[in-house]
Amino acid sequence: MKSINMIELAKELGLSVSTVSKALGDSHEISASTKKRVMELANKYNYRPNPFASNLRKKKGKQIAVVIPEIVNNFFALAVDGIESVTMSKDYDTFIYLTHENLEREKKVLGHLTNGLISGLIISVCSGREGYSHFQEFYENTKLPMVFFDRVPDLLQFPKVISNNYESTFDATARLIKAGCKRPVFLATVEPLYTSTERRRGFQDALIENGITFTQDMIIECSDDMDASYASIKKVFSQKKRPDGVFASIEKFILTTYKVCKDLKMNIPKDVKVLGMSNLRTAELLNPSLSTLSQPAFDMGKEAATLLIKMIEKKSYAAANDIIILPNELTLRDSI
Amino acid sequence: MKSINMIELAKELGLSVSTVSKALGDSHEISASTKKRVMELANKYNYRPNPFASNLRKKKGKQIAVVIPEIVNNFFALAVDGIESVTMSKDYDTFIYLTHENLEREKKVLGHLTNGLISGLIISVCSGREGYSHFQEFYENTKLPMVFFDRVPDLLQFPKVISNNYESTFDATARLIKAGCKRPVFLATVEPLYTSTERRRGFQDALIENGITFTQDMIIECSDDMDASYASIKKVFSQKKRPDGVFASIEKFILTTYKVCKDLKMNIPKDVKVLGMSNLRTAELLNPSLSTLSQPAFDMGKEAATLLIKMIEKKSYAAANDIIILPNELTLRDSI
DNA sequence: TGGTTTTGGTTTAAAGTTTACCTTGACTAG
DNA sequence: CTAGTCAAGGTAAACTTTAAACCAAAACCA
Repeated sequence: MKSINMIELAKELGLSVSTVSKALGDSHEISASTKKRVMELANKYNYRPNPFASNLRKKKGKQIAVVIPEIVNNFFALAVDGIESVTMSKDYDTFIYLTHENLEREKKVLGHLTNGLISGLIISVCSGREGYSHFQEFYENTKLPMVFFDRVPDLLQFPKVISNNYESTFDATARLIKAGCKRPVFLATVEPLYTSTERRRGFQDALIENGITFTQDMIIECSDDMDASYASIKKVFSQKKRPDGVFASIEKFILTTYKVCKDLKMNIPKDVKVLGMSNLRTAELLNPSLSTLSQPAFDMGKEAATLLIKMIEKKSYAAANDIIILPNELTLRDSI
Repeated sequence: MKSINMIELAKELGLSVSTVSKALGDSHEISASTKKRVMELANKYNYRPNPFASNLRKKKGKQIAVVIPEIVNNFFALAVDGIESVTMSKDYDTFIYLTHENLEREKKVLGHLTNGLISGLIISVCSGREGYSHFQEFYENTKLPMVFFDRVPDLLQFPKVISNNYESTFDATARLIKAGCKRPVFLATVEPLYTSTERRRGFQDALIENGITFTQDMIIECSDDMDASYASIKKVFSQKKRPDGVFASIEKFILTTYKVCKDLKMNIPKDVKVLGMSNLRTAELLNPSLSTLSQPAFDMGKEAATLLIKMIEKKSYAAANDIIILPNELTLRDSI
């Protein structure tokens, strides 16, 4: 019952190995009747070509890598779901690597992947201030197709799938203001991040556009560490001139904000209106239900994978510098 | 700059290819000085052995597959996180496949994986009534090490990593009763599932142990479909003899329960106490904060991966029928 | 000194596919 | 009847690495 190979298949059929290979590859050099014979025996034995041999010979395979900061996060989980839905349907295998927001780890993963194991990558970069030269370098070395999504290296020329962070944050902030906020704050990540920066711009411009003077203290830098960001937010919320609105640029900060409000006995939305980027399924069930700006995570993953596979299969050379922008979705609930 | 191979490395060093191979493999047949020379040049060129060639020759590689029902679910996301943390550290690559609770898809994935791409699998089975013969068959064909976790095929002899579902549900149910519930119900999955069955047993036995007569209508079968389960729960909650407690055997049902209560204007925990299996990070922020029985998902993933790699590397033959049981954690909050 | 071991390699084969190139036979056009 | 074309399939090299078999020289032993 050990898995059969082409050689034995060929022997049993009385054909040469190459004929079998061509038949299975549906080559026009092989007659329909022979193809049929080959297919039938292959099916009978449940034959699958050995991907190592095949990839070695062809110098490429049907494996791709997904490199993301984390998976315990609805956004990335949804994105992976989207990616997997297309890789599965196109018969690709999907590797997953988590960087945990750690640049060294990101570099290590890229280094590892120079071995030729994969035919392409989908990446969402980890936060950090060190630039993106390792991606460029990786590309020079491997020439592998790469697609970035969501967190993209803005200065590098790679295909990207993003959402309309600037515009949607602009609109969302405007809603916050229209709902009565005079002094909204923006919860920003300490580490610079393309998405976060775009959102910050949207926030700032919306204030200006709506006649609110923007001051630097409207940006609260929150670290990745839960306790630290709790402290930062609490500090600001305890000042005499408290903010009356919050736009959380990432999901984590929303939860922290809720906790701070609970502990300070501040009422959402009366004392402070809260709105934030989030793909939480439980947004509706929070107390109060949370107004969210959510990213089309699943579709972003889908688009990224589709684009990558196109590039791998060279069906479109032109993709090399595509940027696909999908719209975020604003859902207003009780927190505003 | 194209990635270099062993042949060129050997040429430049004036050694034979096999010497280089052995040197990189730290073989005792090669002198320390030669090893050093080889390593240095390999490093200089950032050489990585081609995994396809290597795997082809050795007939096995450092790739494993994770086959799970879904990823958009905190439990599985955490488990994958745990798995990846060990595969990464042991220099294994991790494939991910999602079955979406679809048996056909599960079978298809297994079929695909008979090609020899991987050296082992970690599986959490999808729900369904059709038995698990495909796993047995897969094993006969491939003889690959397999570790099941959480949702395991109870009747098959494979290593498993599970949590103490029976005991912890027993205890949790007892708490529900101690909190005053006279008529708790159990939200069960329609599809039979090992974990779910264990929990049901725990629930039932806790009732009996605590002097409550168990009747069949205390089990509410909820389908995987959100709308359908909403309807089922609503129906029961609208009866004259409403339940005053709920144990949700899977996370999804909790959210549905909250929704139903909201819509029926039932107060949690006054009218009905709610407790459920969950790894939601937002449990604390729900309205009211949710009491959970949560599984050690990350550690389960970690244990499963550690065990699998041990099996692959044959460091422990004895593992073949291990069952590792980790404890669930009960966290009481306002919903009870 | 003759023989055995050990050291540090080399040579060769093999892993399972794919593909560039070749052969054969049948048919067609002129 | 012969050159040319085509359909269908075969031959053999190639992809890169590893393992087994082999070997020469040095070292050891009695």
